[in-house]
Amino acid sequence: MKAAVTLKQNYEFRRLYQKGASAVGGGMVLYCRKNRLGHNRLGLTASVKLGGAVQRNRARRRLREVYRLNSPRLRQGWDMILVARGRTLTAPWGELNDTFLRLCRKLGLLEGKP
RNA sequence: CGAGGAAAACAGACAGCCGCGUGGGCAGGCCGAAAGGCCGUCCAUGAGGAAAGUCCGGGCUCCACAGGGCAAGGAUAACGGGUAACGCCCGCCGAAGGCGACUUCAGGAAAAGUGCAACAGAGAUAUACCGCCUCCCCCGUUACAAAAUGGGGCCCCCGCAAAAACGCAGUUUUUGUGGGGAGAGGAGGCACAGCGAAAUGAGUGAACCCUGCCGCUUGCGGCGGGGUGAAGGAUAUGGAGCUUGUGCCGACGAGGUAAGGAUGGAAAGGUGCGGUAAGAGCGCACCCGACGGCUCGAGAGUGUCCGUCGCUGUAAACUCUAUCCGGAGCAACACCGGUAUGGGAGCACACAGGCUGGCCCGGCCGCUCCCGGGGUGGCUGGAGCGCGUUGGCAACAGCGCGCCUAGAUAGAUGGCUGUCAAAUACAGAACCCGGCUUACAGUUUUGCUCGCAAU
RNA sequence: AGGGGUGUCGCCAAAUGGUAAGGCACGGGACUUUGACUCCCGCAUCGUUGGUUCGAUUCCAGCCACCCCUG
Repeated sequence: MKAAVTLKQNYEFRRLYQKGASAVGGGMVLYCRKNRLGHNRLGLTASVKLGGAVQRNRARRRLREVYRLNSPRLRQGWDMILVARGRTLTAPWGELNDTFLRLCRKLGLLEGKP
């Protein structure tokens, strides 16, 4: 993941949590908000409640992979945050992928369809 | 073959597609004056045995020189070695456990001092309740005395004297003395159990008394306030007492003794013989333990040796002895750009206060709060890893040859498919090493011990 | 990275190495026609695993969980 397309600062996360639109699905939470950069940025969150470092790393990697494989279908110019839940670790890959697409469709992030 | 114990090794592999970090290459593309940056492509490489917990020890960096003195605190604890060092490792001694291979041990000092040892038990750090023995006194018997032998030294009642306690009167207790009585078929006492009277008794509040307001039936009713407070009353408190039961002690003077006596974690070294009035390490033999000498060993220690002695346990209670310890941590620290001792607010102008983790000397600095704080280095070649060889029982050390094996900075290893019987154990580097502790599915190898069977 | 603290009944909590106080709650009983009040009785792996000790909630060590502080 390139440095220009990730969210790093704590105030950026706080701004999305407060002002962004959100959607909840099995295994993840998605926040999004429009930016003026013309490309997308992604933030990932895995809390201590998920488990040790191994579990948190695994949750982040699965969410990042979901975002990477589906990024050509997304509209540009949005900030997004994916928050890991307990089912992020245990859910099968197909279910995780479908959930991400369903949340994006709900928030109007997919290219082409209204 | 079964059971056990020790030491090591591994920690999914392979193939395909998409994707990530770092390093290097490219007569590739774009931006830029340049340095360089971005993209693309190829190659190499990319988490652990515990990376974890952060429990010890170091390296490294800074604290002015990391300095002097004193005190406190902390850590460790047989002995010898290894190591940069350690609380780690190896060997060995001792103790405990196991038939054994082997495992475990915070393993200095209790004879410097202080503290603690409930309950039980006669007695708990030294005692004398019983017992045993001697002596004294009284009584009986034989035959006056002497001597011998047997029994007793208690308890109850009455009188007298003295002392003490309760304010006096007076009462009680103790001691002495006189008389009488009971008593080994047991006076008297203790413990447990049973029965159990009086009395106390919370909250509750029948009834009565005083009083306020309202109603009309004018002395009754209703609603309130205050006081006295009956009966009853809990498996509660209490415990006078009993022709109650069961069990035990049970004759009490003076001295000696520490053999025996239901306890306890621990009872004054153990067994036997002698000895004695009875006894006792009082003496002897054997055994056990402590200390000193001698032998062996480098030492802790050891022993068919000699001498002295017989001492409770606890120091993960205080304490004593010996040894070691300055502090902070890569968010350390250094450099670049930069106004850089950043900006703002408040307090203060000195015998104050802060830092040098306690105090003194010495040294340094105005203090507190809020906001902001980019990049690079440190950053991985090291007390490194593998193989061989030499020394050593070993830990380990020396020499030779070969190898380079993560370095991120919101944090790189992921997703899908297929094959292998199955692989979803514990778990993610963050300055680096040496250990310890804890978690862990399973697989493999090499010695060793015990049992059974066969040869 | 460094430092500090706590864990005792369902809740709040005390305790010198020698039987684990107390209050609220809960269960049973007494009182009452019944309920309430009141009284009596009952109710604990002392976070966990080892060790020291005759004996551990207490002393020591290792784990587990939670909370707090500094940068």
